[in-house]
Amino acid sequence: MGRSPCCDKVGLKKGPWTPEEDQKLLAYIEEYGHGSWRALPAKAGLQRCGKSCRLRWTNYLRPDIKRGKFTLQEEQTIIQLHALLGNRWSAIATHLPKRTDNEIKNYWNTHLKKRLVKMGIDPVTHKPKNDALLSNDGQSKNAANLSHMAQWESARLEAEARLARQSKLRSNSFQNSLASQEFTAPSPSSPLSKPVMGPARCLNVLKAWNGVWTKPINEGSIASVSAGISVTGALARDLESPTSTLGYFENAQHISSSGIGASSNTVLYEFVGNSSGSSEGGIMNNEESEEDWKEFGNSSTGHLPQYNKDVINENSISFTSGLQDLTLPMDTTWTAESLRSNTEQISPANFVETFTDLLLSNSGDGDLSEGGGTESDNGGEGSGSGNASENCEDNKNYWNSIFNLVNNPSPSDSAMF
DNA sequence: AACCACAACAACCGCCTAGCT
DNA sequence: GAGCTAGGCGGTTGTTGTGGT
Repeated sequence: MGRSPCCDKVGLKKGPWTPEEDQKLLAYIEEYGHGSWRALPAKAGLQRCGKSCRLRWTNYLRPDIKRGKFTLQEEQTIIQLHALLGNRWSAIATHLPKRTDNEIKNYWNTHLKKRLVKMGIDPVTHKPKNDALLSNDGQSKNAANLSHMAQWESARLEAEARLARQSKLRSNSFQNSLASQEFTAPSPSSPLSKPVMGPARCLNVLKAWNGVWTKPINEGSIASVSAGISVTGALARDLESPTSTLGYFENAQHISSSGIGASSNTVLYEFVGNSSGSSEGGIMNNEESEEDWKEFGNSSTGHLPQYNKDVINENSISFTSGLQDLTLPMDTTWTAESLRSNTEQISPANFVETFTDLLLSNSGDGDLSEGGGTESDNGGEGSGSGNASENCEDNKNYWNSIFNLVNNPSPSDSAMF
């Protein structure tokens, strides 16, 4: 449709912002909020277009952004997320609190991409450029797994984005209170654009991924693995070990299957386990919910688990994998205890299998592991036989290898390439 | 000191989409 | 439903800084 003419006006300044301009913009937003970006420049006495002001604010002046060198953890997160999501910088940025999409994008283009290329890894596919190297060790299948996960996560993110928009619309008051907490200066309306999403909402797949990697099967793996499905944030946060290093749900209070109130951050998980027709507080109606889940099932390759309306109804949500079925009630709060109770038919080990199967298996691939042994520093693995846990181990090795390469850019350090 | 090449990052451009009329 | 606008997003460009010759 029609493009905004705001930047076509003659006489508007372009190029680097001066400290004076920054000051004007800051002062105005702190006092009045940004309101309409188009109207802002005139009101603030700036010879800039609204778009330029918005970018300057969101990418540079916003007080809640972190600047400076990226930490190793951040680098790894970016690489992981890029492998999952591609160049969806805004989606990646939601998982990196206080970093802007622009900053992440620039960092990727100027640092990480080059580093991966240097290591012989295709920065687009995150696979070694020489596929022949993969032919005998199962890595290509791991990459296929990753691709499936990416598709799955991508579809999930799209649904979450829509829900976030709905939440945003319906929780202006919540936003304002949040903004007032985050800002040092009082602001009549939230000038924030990104923080609406709050801290990283959920690294669903990654948490599952990491959980499978790092936690013993019979300990914290229920939470970590279950986080990988779209029951997600709630389960992950609720069941998450207090010692988790991820800690993305640390501020969330209590996730209910319906009628979530105004408690801070719960808005981020409102789509979880939504049940019938709660128009008050329930952010998503059943129809929308089903649409979102249908989309997962309809995702392009047909490799994805078929989470569709057939497994979601008003009373429960069911997951069916090749290994085991699981049904969770919709009409109760999903707490750690209740979940354990409801899933008692599945032992922790089977639970892991169930969800790793959902995550990793697909209709066509069957046995995914031909044998591991490609990791660089964790010792070798026995040959796999299609066991989900072993599949995870292979993927762990794959990622460890990537990270080792990225962090120790010496090809000789890795047994992988 | 001057020039050049490259890296890093801020900012812009153009497209897309949601929301409004 | 069509037209329009605001805002968001990702790709690209422009500017500045830095190191080498």
